[in-house]
Amino acid sequence: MNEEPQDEVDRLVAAWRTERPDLDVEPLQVLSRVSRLAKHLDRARRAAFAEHALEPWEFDVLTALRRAGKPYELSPGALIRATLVTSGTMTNRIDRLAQAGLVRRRPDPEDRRGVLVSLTESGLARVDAAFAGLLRREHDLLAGLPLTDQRTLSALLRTLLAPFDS
Amino acid sequence: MNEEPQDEVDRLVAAWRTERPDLDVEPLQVLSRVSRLAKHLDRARRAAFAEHALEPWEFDVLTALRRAGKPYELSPGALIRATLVTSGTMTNRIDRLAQAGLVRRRPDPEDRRGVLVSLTESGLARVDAAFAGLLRREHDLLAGLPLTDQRTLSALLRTLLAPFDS
DNA sequence: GATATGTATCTCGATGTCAAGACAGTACAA
DNA sequence: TTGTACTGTCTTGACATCGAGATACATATC
Repeated sequence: MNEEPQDEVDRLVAAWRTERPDLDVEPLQVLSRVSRLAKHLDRARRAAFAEHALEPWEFDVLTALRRAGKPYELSPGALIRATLVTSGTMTNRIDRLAQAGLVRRRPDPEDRRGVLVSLTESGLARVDAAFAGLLRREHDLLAGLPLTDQRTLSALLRTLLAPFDS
Repeated sequence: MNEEPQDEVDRLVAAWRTERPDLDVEPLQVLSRVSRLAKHLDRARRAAFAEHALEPWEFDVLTALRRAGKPYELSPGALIRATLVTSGTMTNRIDRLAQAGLVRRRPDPEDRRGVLVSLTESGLARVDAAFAGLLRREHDLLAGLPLTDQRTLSALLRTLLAPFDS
C-alpha cells in the first residue's frame, strides 16, 4: 500500500503521516508541489535571464509592456496588476529600468496624477531575446510530459487559479 | 475556436499569441500558472500564520523540525536542504527563532564543526497550532476540485518536480 | 602524520520587497 | 461649488534574502 517516494513532497507527506496521523495532509500533495515547483522555476528562470543580463524582476516588467502591443506603453498601476507587486516596489523597478535605458516615463496627458511607462528600442530588443530563450528552457522542462498531460495539468491549475483572478 | 479566458494566464497567453504568433507559448499554460498560483498561496499562507503570530519563514523552519519527529532536532545543513534557502539565510533564521524562544541551538557532540537545532516546548506548540490552521485553509482552497482531480494533479506535478529533487 | 580537499556554519554588504503613509489630482453627490 | 471619498503614484524605513568569502573542523591520500 505504501508507494516509493518519488519526490521531496512524497517524503514530506509520509513524515507528516507518521508524526500527525490525526491530520488529513492530502492538500499538501497538490499545494506543496506547486510551491516547491515555483521555487525551482524561479531559479531556472534566473539562470535563463542571466544570458541576457536581465534580472527576473526586470523581465516581469518588460514582458508586461511587450504584451501590451504597440506602443508598448502602460501605467504603473496596470504594471502593478500584471506583476502582483506593491506600488512602492513598482516605482523602484521603473526607476531602475529607466536608469538602465530599457523603459521611459512620461506624464499621462489624460490624467495629471498619472504616468505612462513605455519600452525603449533597447528594452524591446532585450525582452524579445530573453523571452525566446525562456520559452526554449521551459519547453525543455516540460519535455517529460506528453502534450495531453500538459493540457490536463493546465486545465486543473486554471480551476485553482480562477478564484484568485476573478 | 477561441475560448473565453477564465484566468489571467488565458489572457496572458492570448496576448502573446497576438504579439508573437511566431513563438510556441504553450509552456506558459502550465508554468505561468504554477508561478502565479504559488504567489497567491504565499499570500494566503501569510494570512493564515498571522493568526498564530508566525511569519512564513518561521513556519518553514519549525515544520521541518516538527516533521523530523522526537527530539525535533536537525542540523542547519539539513534545514537548508529542507527549505531551499542559502546558508546565510538559515543562520539568520535560526538566530531570530532562538531569540524568540522557539528553537534552541547546541553543539553537535559528534562533529565539532556542527550544530544541532531543536524545537522548544513553545516552538512545538506554536507549529502544531499553525499547521492545523494551514491545513484547514488549504483544504478550503482545494474544495472546488474533486479528490480524483486532486490526485491527477499531484501526480502530474510530481513528474515535473522529480528531476529537481533527485 | 602531513597535505590537500571537502564540509558545516557563520559574517558581512548589497539589494529587492513590503507596508504605511504622503501628496496630488479626479469623480461624484449634495 | 464645495465637500468627501477615491485613485494613482511616490517616499520612507524596516526587513528577509542572497552571494561571496571567512573560519574551523573532518576526511582522504600519499
